[in-house]
Amino acid sequence: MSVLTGGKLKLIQAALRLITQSRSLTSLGLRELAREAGLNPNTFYRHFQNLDEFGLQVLSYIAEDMKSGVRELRRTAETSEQAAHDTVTFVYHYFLANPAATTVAVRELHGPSPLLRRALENQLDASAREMGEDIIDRQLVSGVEPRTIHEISTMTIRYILFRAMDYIDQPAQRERIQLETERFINRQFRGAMVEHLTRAELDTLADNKQ
Amino acid sequence: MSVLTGGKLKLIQAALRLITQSRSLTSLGLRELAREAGLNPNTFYRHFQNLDEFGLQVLSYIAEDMKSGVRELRRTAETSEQAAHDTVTFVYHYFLANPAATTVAVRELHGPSPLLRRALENQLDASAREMGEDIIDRQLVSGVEPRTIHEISTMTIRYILFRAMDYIDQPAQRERIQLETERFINRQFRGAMVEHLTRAELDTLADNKQ
DNA sequence: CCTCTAGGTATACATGTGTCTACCCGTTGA
DNA sequence: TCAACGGGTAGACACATGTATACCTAGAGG
Repeated sequence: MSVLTGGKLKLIQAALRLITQSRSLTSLGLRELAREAGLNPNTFYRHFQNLDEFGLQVLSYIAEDMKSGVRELRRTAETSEQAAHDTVTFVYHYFLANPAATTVAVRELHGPSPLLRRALENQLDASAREMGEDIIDRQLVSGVEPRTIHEISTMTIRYILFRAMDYIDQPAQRERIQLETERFINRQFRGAMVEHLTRAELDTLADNKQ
Repeated sequence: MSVLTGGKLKLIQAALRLITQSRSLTSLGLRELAREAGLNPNTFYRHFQNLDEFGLQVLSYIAEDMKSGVRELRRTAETSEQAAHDTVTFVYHYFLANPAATTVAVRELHGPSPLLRRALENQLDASAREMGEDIIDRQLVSGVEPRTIHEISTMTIRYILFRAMDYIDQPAQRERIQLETERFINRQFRGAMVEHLTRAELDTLADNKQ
């Protein structure tokens, strides 16, 4: 584990290229991969046992990448609103720079291979947990149970992932998508902050605005 | 348009069966379909020009189904919380009864075929608009702009769709998923209702609970 | 009664696929 | 110097795929 030697890396990168051009990881053929990588089909077997193992390796290659990306995200932000803005900006830029990884993640999270699905879920849940801990440590929201914060984090991570697809392939809509995402996050947390109020109390609050 | 004759229907249903057993619509082969349907491969060409057209027809077959399902949903519920509960219960039961349709929708919404993607988006947006109108007409939330209600509806429809996958294939988690979904919806709307408050006002509200 | 047609079938072809076995070549270590 | 070995190649295998052409049959319409 695990310096990637030439051929192996070439195959993985070929997969990422093919996926960006509208394929799904599970549907790639090994000859297709070799062709794209400029290698002999049989070279595949020098590095991977079969396509399942290949899929897993591509995934962990991506995961490595994503993790290091998201780690950088320890920013200084005072309010949760500011943090939401910073996070969303950062994450979408990251996704934009790594379209293949994003596409793989979105497609395989609900894709046909249970193996890849579980792997991705674990990966996402880990990120969500980190995000939750971060919010708690930095006390970005008040009066909300940790349990709820983690729940919201999980939802948010998934939401962002899916929107990232739109963000990538609809350049004209990027600003709108970013703003929607921020509103989404803020509403979740604001909603959680007033979860203990009755509907009547809420209604008066809502009606009293000008 | 469009009484489905024997063979055509058999092919579409074969597709739905195959998809439930962990395939994706785009990845189906016509021989595979014919085999599953108990027909000669060439019969496919009597009914469809190619696999793309087939995909679209499967989609509209499903759409028909879903639409009629969701239409039944005009229930009587007094509070938005109650409506959320009723809706979520109904929708998840519907998805549970139609796993193939659900799987197709989830897989192809971010799948490799732009054609199917657009078709599905339109379908979902239509449902979201209906949901939004319904909420507005029945005045289930107060003090929230129609624009915001529609935005939340769109997010909710997509959220539910993805969770439906988990709901279907994790029987032990169904109650939890349903509750999470309800909390998700309520937080969105509650969050929207207090969107006009400042953070300081919110913090006092949140800290004052016991 | 004949003809047309919709739906289903059979055969065949070129191309693609995963996998196996065998061969090759440069580096490394003894 | 020689053996082992990691990484790459070549050819061949059985089988799957999309598609084209031709044939068959049951029913409908005149």
